[in-house]
Amino acid sequence: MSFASIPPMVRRSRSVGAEVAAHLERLITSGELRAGDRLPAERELAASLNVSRASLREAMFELESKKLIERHQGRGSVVAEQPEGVAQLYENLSELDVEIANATELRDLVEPRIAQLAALRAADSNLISLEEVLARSHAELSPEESLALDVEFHTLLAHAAQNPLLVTLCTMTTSWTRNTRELGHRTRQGREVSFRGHQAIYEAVLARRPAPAGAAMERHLREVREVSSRQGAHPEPA
Amino acid sequence: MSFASIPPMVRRSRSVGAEVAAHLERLITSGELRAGDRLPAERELAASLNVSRASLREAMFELESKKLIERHQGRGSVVAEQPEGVAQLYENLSELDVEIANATELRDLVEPRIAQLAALRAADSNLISLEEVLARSHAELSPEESLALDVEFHTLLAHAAQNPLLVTLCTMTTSWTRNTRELGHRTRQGREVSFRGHQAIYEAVLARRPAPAGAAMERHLREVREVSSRQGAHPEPA
DNA sequence: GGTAGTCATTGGTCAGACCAGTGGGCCCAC
DNA sequence: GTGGGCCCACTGGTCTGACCAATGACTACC
Repeated sequence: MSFASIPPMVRRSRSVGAEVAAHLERLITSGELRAGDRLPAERELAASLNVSRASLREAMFELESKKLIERHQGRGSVVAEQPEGVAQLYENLSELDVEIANATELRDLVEPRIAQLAALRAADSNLISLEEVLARSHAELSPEESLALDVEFHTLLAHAAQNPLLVTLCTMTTSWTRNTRELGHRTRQGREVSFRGHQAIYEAVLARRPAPAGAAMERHLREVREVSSRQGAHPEPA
Repeated sequence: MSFASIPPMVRRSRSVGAEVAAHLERLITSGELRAGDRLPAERELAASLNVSRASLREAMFELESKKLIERHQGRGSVVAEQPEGVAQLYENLSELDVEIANATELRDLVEPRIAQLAALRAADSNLISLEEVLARSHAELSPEESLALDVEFHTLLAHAAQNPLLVTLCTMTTSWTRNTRELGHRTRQGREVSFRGHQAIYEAVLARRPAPAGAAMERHLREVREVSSRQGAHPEPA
């Protein structure tokens, strides 16, 4: 096992701590250090790497935040077991993916509630607007037209819930998830699924039945997501 | 802007650095520190927090790795731009002139979900923070202290849900419903009800049981509202 | 044989010094 | 008056060495 000193010339672009962290990370990922291996004491390791203990500790912080090592006062530090599974999967998502996931999570929370409240509170004018949008919706539309009507339906529904905050949230989640939703409208089947979902929601709202309206919205979101995910593993539509 | 010293009694379960990092993170995500704000110099900030520069720097490393701050040698550290979604949400919502009823409706929707997600996703550090707040909470506190801890508990719980958008929503609904919530903390009984509710929620989260956590939150919101409305009907100063 | 105390080891924290970019202000030459 | 260049205060980066606190093995005692 070599904790040999780091080549000095390298020390320009990164901080000493980052340099050391990269060095140790390489030792771990390359297999020179295995999960469960005990690292030398900080003072010792710092000396053998020709850095101060402060810089070494900076590196340790970084490695710990990456969950590559575990540190225990009085016991020392060991190379962590490599976590695999859902948690790790979540870690590996890009920032963009995480943001979309967060927005989707919020949408899944808000939209069913909007449907419920719309069923309770929709004014006649709201119902008329919704019906007009549905009348213009069918599977033969272009993807762009279909997406526009999709957005309009959900926005009108939010208005029918008579809570401006929910309208704002609907608008925002719509803009964040637009790219994903666009995928769903690319195919005739996708447009059909979306359209039928809206229809079911509308009927429950018209019948003033909050619970079925919320359930219909949940089903709609689920179905649309399935269609979208089938459509594209490439979330860049331009 | 208060970088006031951290309550000393808390320093048991976590390192000083982690404590400071949590403190600063709360300042940032709660909006007290806005994107682009310049942080005090390390020496200065360490002094005002009563910690060594080494510990302060440990906290800074953590915040930087979370991309909450950016640091530049010779120039200082600034609060990083929030993810676009959070910034947009914050901006759009803070412009609204909000009715309390609408805000309450949103809160009733969001908070139970936050509790559920916290039960699924809370990290150890989240749990420690929550427990610390509970340890400081009891019915004998002043109304102001009690309300502050109430707000802190819900904010920390939102963090534990690991969705920045939910944190922002929690922050906004809190600021809108603050006056109403203040009523509930005026009486000893009100503070007791609030505290017990938080405890029940925390226990469900700690046990990783999402459904009971959500149910406990719903019960908590209901109970607190009853107390507040009783109080609002017959206002009796402390 | 078990138990309580001891102590070396390890990470945690602190204080203070000096190094190394950064940027604004000052001064001089033009 | 203006431009350029130097200087210096300020900020983060790094190092040193000291002491605190948790851990666990070892030891002496019962």
